[in-house]
Amino acid sequence: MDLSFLAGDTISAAKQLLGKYISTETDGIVTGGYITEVEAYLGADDKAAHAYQLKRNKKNEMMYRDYRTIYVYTMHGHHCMNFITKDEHHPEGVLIRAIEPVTGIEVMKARRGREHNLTDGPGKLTQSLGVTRDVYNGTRLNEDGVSISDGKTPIEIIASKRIGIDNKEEAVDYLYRFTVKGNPYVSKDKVKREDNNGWIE
DNA sequence: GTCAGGATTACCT
DNA sequence: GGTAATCCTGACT
Repeated sequence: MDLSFLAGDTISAAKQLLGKYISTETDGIVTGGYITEVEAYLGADDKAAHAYQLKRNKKNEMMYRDYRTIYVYTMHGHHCMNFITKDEHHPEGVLIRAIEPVTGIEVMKARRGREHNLTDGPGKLTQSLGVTRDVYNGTRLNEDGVSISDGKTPIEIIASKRIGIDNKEEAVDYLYRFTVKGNPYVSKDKVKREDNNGWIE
């Protein structure tokens, strides 16, 4: 599919990613699902972003690539996956925080070592999809192991505060987290599940 | 070599 | 909702 929407405004790119079908092929096994939760990170002026004030180091180097680049970082022993937007002068990206599992659910259960909560958090979905930093950091969407394509369309998108950035001053209050209203496969919130998980039709 | 710092998770009350 | 577990990365007060 056409990924040029990732080259534009990061906030609207984040919203447009909701509902897209994401899949990975790890060790020859395909797993995938529909994106239900994302967060935007805006670089230079965003205190919560790894690239705040254009800070640049080995860890966040991939944010200074052009759109379609995948940025994977590790923390607390978990991996988190971002899609980079814009270009090398604007280190912005979208953190994929949760998906609705569709393909390879049995494999996800095996990788997670549990039956439920397979993909409702940034560290959980990378584990289910087999995404690790050593293999996926710096790879490119629809060229390497990670693919996205058209999937579902949300009936309504909810904007809320980002998770896990409690010490980032005013950036704490930015409404840069976007979820599909009524979809149960999101982190933190205990949402009221709606018909068809909040997707159109 | 050492050490502090996380865009987390899971399990407790 | 609170907190312990966990653990890799990167910089070096």
